[in-house]
Amino acid sequence: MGERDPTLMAGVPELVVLRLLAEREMYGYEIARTLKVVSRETLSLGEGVLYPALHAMEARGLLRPRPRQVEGRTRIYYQLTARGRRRLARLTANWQRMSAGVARILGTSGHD
Amino acid sequence: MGERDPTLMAGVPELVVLRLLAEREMYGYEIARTLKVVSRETLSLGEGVLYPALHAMEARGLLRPRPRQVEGRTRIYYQLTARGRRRLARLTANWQRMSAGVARILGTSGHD
DNA sequence: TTCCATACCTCGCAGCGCGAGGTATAGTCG
DNA sequence: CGACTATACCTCGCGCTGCGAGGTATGGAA
Repeated sequence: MGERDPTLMAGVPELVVLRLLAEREMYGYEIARTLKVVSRETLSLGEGVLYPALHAMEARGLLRPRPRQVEGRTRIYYQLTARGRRRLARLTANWQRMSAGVARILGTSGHD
Repeated sequence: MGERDPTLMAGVPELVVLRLLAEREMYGYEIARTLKVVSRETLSLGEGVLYPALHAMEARGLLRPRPRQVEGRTRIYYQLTARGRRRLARLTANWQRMSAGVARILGTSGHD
Protein backbone atom coordinates (compact mmCIF):
# COMPACT_ATOMS: atom_id res chain seq x y z
CA MET A 1 0.00 0.00 0.00
CA GLY A 2 1.00 3.60 -0.44
CA GLU A 3 2.08 5.95 2.27
CA ARG A 4 0.34 9.21 2.91
CA ASP A 5 2.06 12.55 2.59
CA PRO A 6 0.48 15.06 4.99
CA THR A 7 1.85 18.12 3.26
CA LEU A 8 0.22 17.23 -0.04
CA MET A 9 -3.14 17.29 1.73
CA ALA A 10 -3.25 21.05 2.18
CA GLY A 11 -6.53 22.48 0.95
CA VAL A 12 -7.89 19.06 0.05
CA PRO A 13 -10.25 18.64 3.02
CA GLU A 14 -12.16 21.82 2.21
CA LEU A 15 -12.39 20.91 -1.45
CA VAL A 16 -13.65 17.36 -1.05
CA VAL A 17 -16.06 18.20 1.75
CA LEU A 18 -17.63 20.93 -0.35
CA ARG A 19 -17.86 18.55 -3.27
CA LEU A 20 -19.58 15.83 -1.25
CA LEU A 21 -22.06 18.26 0.24
CA ALA A 22 -22.87 19.61 -3.21
CA GLU A 23 -24.40 16.22 -3.91
CA ARG A 24 -26.47 15.93 -0.74
CA GLU A 25 -26.40 16.98 2.91
CA MET A 26 -24.30 14.80 5.19
CA TYR A 27 -23.08 14.71 8.78
CA GLY A 28 -19.47 14.56 9.90
CA TYR A 29 -19.04 10.89 10.59
CA GLU A 30 -20.78 10.06 7.34
CA ILE A 31 -18.40 12.29 5.41
CA ALA A 32 -15.40 10.54 6.92
CA ARG A 33 -16.71 7.09 6.03
CA THR A 34 -17.83 8.07 2.55
CA LEU A 35 -14.45 9.56 1.79
CA LYS A 36 -12.67 6.38 2.71
CA VAL A 37 -14.78 4.34 0.34
CA VAL A 38 -14.93 6.70 -2.62
CA SER A 39 -11.25 7.60 -2.56
CA ARG A 40 -10.13 4.09 -1.68
CA GLU A 41 -8.39 5.06 1.55
CA THR A 42 -6.13 7.56 -0.18
CA LEU A 43 -8.00 10.60 1.10
CA SER A 44 -9.25 9.58 4.52
CA LEU A 45 -9.55 12.55 6.87
CA GLY A 46 -9.02 12.01 10.56
CA GLU A 47 -11.55 13.60 12.88
CA GLY A 48 -8.88 16.02 14.04
CA VAL A 49 -8.97 17.45 10.54
CA LEU A 50 -12.60 17.02 9.63
CA TYR A 51 -14.41 18.67 12.54
CA PRO A 52 -12.21 21.76 12.76
CA ALA A 53 -12.56 22.10 8.98
CA LEU A 54 -16.35 21.88 9.17
CA HIS A 55 -16.45 24.51 11.90
CA ALA A 56 -14.17 26.83 9.98
CA MET A 57 -16.27 26.48 6.85
CA GLU A 58 -19.41 27.11 8.83
CA ALA A 59 -17.85 30.22 10.34
CA ARG A 60 -17.03 31.46 6.86
CA GLY A 61 -20.61 30.97 5.77
CA LEU A 62 -19.95 28.11 3.38
CA LEU A 63 -22.02 25.57 5.30
CA ARG A 64 -25.35 25.62 7.12
CA PRO A 65 -25.57 23.24 10.12
CA ARG A 66 -28.74 21.23 10.64
CA PRO A 67 -28.55 19.28 13.93
CA ARG A 68 -30.86 16.30 14.30
CA GLN A 69 -31.51 13.62 16.90
CA VAL A 70 -31.30 10.13 15.45
CA GLU A 71 -31.71 7.17 17.81
CA GLY A 72 -30.54 9.13 20.80
CA ARG A 73 -27.41 10.44 19.13
CA THR A 74 -26.86 13.91 17.78
CA ARG A 75 -25.95 14.25 14.16
CA ILE A 76 -25.06 17.57 12.63
CA TYR A 77 -26.02 17.56 9.00
CA TYR A 78 -24.44 20.20 6.82
CA GLN A 79 -25.85 21.85 3.73
CA LEU A 80 -24.03 24.01 1.21
CA THR A 81 -24.91 27.69 1.17
CA ALA A 82 -24.89 29.75 -2.02
CA ARG A 83 -21.54 31.09 -0.95
CA GLY A 84 -20.34 27.55 -0.42
CA ARG A 85 -21.31 26.65 -3.96
CA ARG A 86 -19.38 29.60 -5.33
CA ARG A 87 -16.39 28.67 -3.21
CA LEU A 88 -16.52 25.11 -4.55
CA ALA A 89 -16.49 26.35 -8.13
CA ARG A 90 -13.46 28.55 -7.57
CA LEU A 91 -11.57 25.99 -5.52
CA THR A 92 -12.21 23.34 -8.14
CA ALA A 93 -10.90 25.61 -10.90
CA ASN A 94 -7.80 26.41 -8.84
CA TRP A 95 -7.21 22.78 -8.09
CA GLN A 96 -7.46 21.75 -11.72
CA ARG A 97 -5.17 24.51 -12.92
CA MET A 98 -2.56 23.67 -10.30
CA SER A 99 -2.93 19.96 -10.82
CA ALA A 100 -2.51 20.35 -14.57
CA GLY A 101 0.60 22.45 -14.01
CA VAL A 102 2.20 19.79 -11.87
CA ALA A 103 1.18 17.07 -14.29
CA ARG A 104 2.82 18.99 -17.12
CA ILE A 105 6.07 19.12 -15.16
CA LEU A 106 5.90 15.49 -14.13
CA GLY A 107 5.04 14.26 -17.60
CA THR A 108 8.63 13.71 -18.63
CA SER A 109 10.54 16.20 -20.69
CA GLY A 110 9.21 19.33 -22.27
CA HIS A 111 6.91 17.88 -24.90
CA ASP A 112 4.73 20.97 -24.47
CA MET B 1 -6.71 34.73 -15.61
CA GLY B 2 -6.94 32.39 -12.68
CA GLU B 3 -6.12 33.24 -9.12
CA ARG B 4 -3.57 31.29 -7.16
CA ASP B 5 -4.45 29.40 -4.02
CA PRO B 6 -1.43 29.31 -1.67
CA THR B 7 -2.70 26.43 0.43
CA LEU B 8 -2.95 24.12 -2.56
CA MET B 9 0.75 24.65 -3.17
CA ALA B 10 1.92 22.67 -0.16
CA GLY B 11 4.51 20.07 -1.14
CA VAL B 12 4.52 21.21 -4.76
CA PRO B 13 7.80 23.16 -4.69
CA GLU B 14 9.79 20.15 -3.52
CA LEU B 15 8.16 17.91 -6.09
CA VAL B 16 8.66 20.11 -9.12
CA VAL B 17 12.18 21.14 -8.19
CA LEU B 18 13.20 17.51 -7.84
CA ARG B 19 11.58 16.76 -11.17
CA LEU B 20 13.38 19.56 -12.98
CA LEU B 21 16.73 18.60 -11.52
CA ALA B 22 16.20 15.00 -12.54
CA GLU B 23 16.45 16.22 -16.11
CA ARG B 24 19.60 18.33 -15.69
CA GLU B 25 21.40 20.41 -13.09
CA MET B 26 20.12 23.96 -12.69
CA TYR B 27 20.64 26.97 -10.47
CA GLY B 28 17.98 28.75 -8.43
CA TYR B 29 17.15 31.63 -10.67
CA GLU B 30 17.01 29.33 -13.65
CA ILE B 31 14.56 27.04 -11.89
CA ALA B 32 12.25 29.94 -11.14
CA ARG B 33 12.24 31.14 -14.74
CA THR B 34 11.86 27.68 -16.20
CA LEU B 35 8.92 26.93 -13.96
CA LYS B 36 7.09 30.01 -15.11
CA VAL B 37 7.41 29.02 -18.74
CA VAL B 38 6.73 25.31 -18.48
CA SER B 39 3.77 25.61 -16.14
CA ARG B 40 2.40 28.72 -17.84
CA GLU B 41 2.55 30.90 -14.77
CA THR B 42 0.35 28.56 -12.73
CA LEU B 43 3.21 27.23 -10.66
CA SER B 44 5.61 30.14 -10.32
CA LEU B 45 7.57 30.00 -7.08
CA GLY B 46 8.64 33.22 -5.45
CA GLU B 47 12.21 33.38 -4.23
CA GLY B 48 10.96 33.35 -0.65
CA VAL B 49 9.78 29.83 -1.36
CA LEU B 50 12.43 28.57 -3.70
CA TYR B 51 15.65 29.33 -1.84
CA PRO B 52 14.54 28.07 1.56
CA ALA B 53 13.22 24.95 -0.18
CA LEU B 54 16.55 24.35 -1.91
CA HIS B 55 18.44 24.75 1.36
CA ALA B 56 16.10 22.39 3.17
CA MET B 57 16.45 19.78 0.46
CA GLU B 58 20.20 20.15 0.51
CA ALA B 59 20.21 19.72 4.29
CA ARG B 60 18.21 16.52 3.89
CA GLY B 61 20.72 15.20 1.41
CA LEU B 62 18.45 15.32 -1.62
CA LEU B 63 20.56 17.86 -3.52
CA ARG B 64 24.26 18.44 -4.05
CA PRO B 65 25.27 22.10 -4.45
CA ARG B 66 27.81 23.01 -7.12
CA PRO B 67 28.71 26.72 -6.88
CA ARG B 68 30.24 28.32 -9.96
CA GLN B 69 31.41 31.76 -10.97
CA VAL B 70 29.85 32.91 -14.20
CA GLU B 71 30.61 36.38 -15.46
CA GLY B 72 31.39 37.68 -12.00
CA ARG B 73 28.17 36.37 -10.45
CA THR B 74 27.83 33.32 -8.28
CA ARG B 75 25.47 30.61 -9.42
CA ILE B 76 24.72 27.61 -7.29
CA TYR B 77 23.93 24.69 -9.51
CA TYR B 78 22.15 21.78 -7.89
CA GLN B 79 22.37 18.12 -8.77
CA LEU B 80 20.13 15.30 -7.57
CA THR B 81 21.68 12.80 -5.20
CA ALA B 82 20.69 9.13 -5.21
CA ARG B 83 18.56 9.88 -2.20
CA GLY B 84 16.96 12.74 -4.08
CA ARG B 85 16.05 10.43 -6.93
CA ARG B 86 14.41 8.02 -4.51
CA ARG B 87 12.56 10.86 -2.85
CA LEU B 88 11.29 12.02 -6.23
CA ALA B 89 9.95 8.58 -7.04
CA ARG B 90 8.06 8.34 -3.76
CA LEU B 91 6.77 11.89 -3.86
CA THR B 92 5.57 11.41 -7.42
CA ALA B 93 3.72 8.26 -6.47
CA ASN B 94 2.12 9.99 -3.50
CA TRP B 95 1.12 12.93 -5.62
CA GLN B 96 -0.50 10.78 -8.25
CA ARG B 97 -2.39 8.70 -5.74
CA MET B 98 -3.67 11.77 -3.95
CA SER B 99 -4.42 13.59 -7.16
CA ALA B 100 -6.36 10.63 -8.50
CA GLY B 101 -8.34 10.44 -5.27
CA VAL B 102 -9.38 14.06 -5.50
CA ALA B 103 -10.17 13.70 -9.20
CA ARG B 104 -12.41 10.75 -8.39
CA ILE B 105 -14.33 12.85 -5.89
CA LEU B 106 -14.58 15.83 -8.19
CA GLY B 107 -15.66 13.74 -11.16
CA THR B 108 -19.34 14.05 -10.47
CA SER B 109 -21.38 11.49 -8.65
CA GLY B 110 -20.39 8.05 -7.51
CA HIS B 111 -20.16 6.26 -10.86
CA ASP B 112 -17.94 3.40 -9.66
C1' DT C 1 -20.24 -5.30 32.54
C1' DT C 2 -17.34 -4.98 29.04
C1' DC C 3 -16.67 -3.72 24.50
C1' DC C 4 -17.37 -1.70 20.07
C1' DA C 5 -19.48 1.49 16.85
C1' DT C 6 -21.48 5.84 16.48
C1' DA C 7 -20.95 10.78 16.93
C1' DC C 8 -19.35 14.75 18.48
C1' DC C 9 -15.35 17.77 20.23
C1' DT C 10 -10.45 20.41 21.45
C1' DC C 11 -5.62 21.32 22.02
C1' DG C 12 -0.90 22.03 20.81
C1' DC C 13 2.84 20.84 17.69
C1' DA C 14 5.08 21.15 13.53
C1' DG C 15 5.48 22.11 8.76
C1' DC C 16 5.20 25.08 4.91
C1' DG C 17 4.20 28.88 1.58
C1' DC C 18 4.73 33.60 1.17
C1' DG C 19 5.71 38.59 0.87
C1' DA C 20 8.78 42.00 2.11
C1' DG C 21 13.11 43.36 2.42
C1' DG C 22 18.23 42.93 1.86
C1' DT C 23 23.10 42.42 -0.57
C1' DA C 24 26.04 42.45 -4.58
C1' DT C 25 27.60 42.43 -9.52
C1' DA C 26 27.39 43.45 -14.68
C1' DG C 27 25.72 45.96 -18.34
C1' DT C 28 23.16 49.88 -20.50
C1' DC C 29 21.66 54.53 -21.26
C1' DG C 30 22.03 59.42 -20.82
C1' DC D 1 29.78 59.30 -13.63
C1' DG D 2 25.17 58.17 -11.98
C1' DA D 3 20.75 55.81 -12.47
C1' DC D 4 18.47 51.89 -13.61
C1' DT D 5 17.59 47.11 -14.81
C1' DA D 6 18.61 42.23 -14.84
C1' DT D 7 20.94 38.67 -12.63
C1' DA D 8 21.63 35.98 -8.49
C1' DC D 9 21.77 35.04 -4.04
C1' DC D 10 19.72 35.38 0.84
C1' DT D 11 16.58 35.80 5.58
C1' DC D 12 12.87 36.76 8.72
C1' DG D 13 8.39 36.43 10.68
C1' DC D 14 3.39 35.80 9.88
C1' DG D 15 -0.28 32.86 9.35
C1' DC D 16 -2.52 28.98 7.92
C1' DT D 17 -3.41 24.10 8.17
C1' DG D 18 -3.07 19.10 8.79
C1' DC D 19 -2.62 15.92 12.37
C1' DG D 20 -2.42 12.77 16.36
C1' DA D 21 -3.78 12.26 20.88
C1' DG D 22 -7.06 12.59 23.98
C1' DG D 23 -11.83 13.50 25.71
C1' DT D 24 -17.25 12.96 26.26
C1' DA D 25 -21.48 10.46 25.57
C1' DT D 26 -25.01 7.08 23.74
C1' DG D 27 -26.80 2.55 22.03
C1' DG D 28 -26.40 -2.19 21.18
C1' DA D 29 -24.18 -6.63 21.29
C1' DA D 30 -21.46 -10.28 23.67
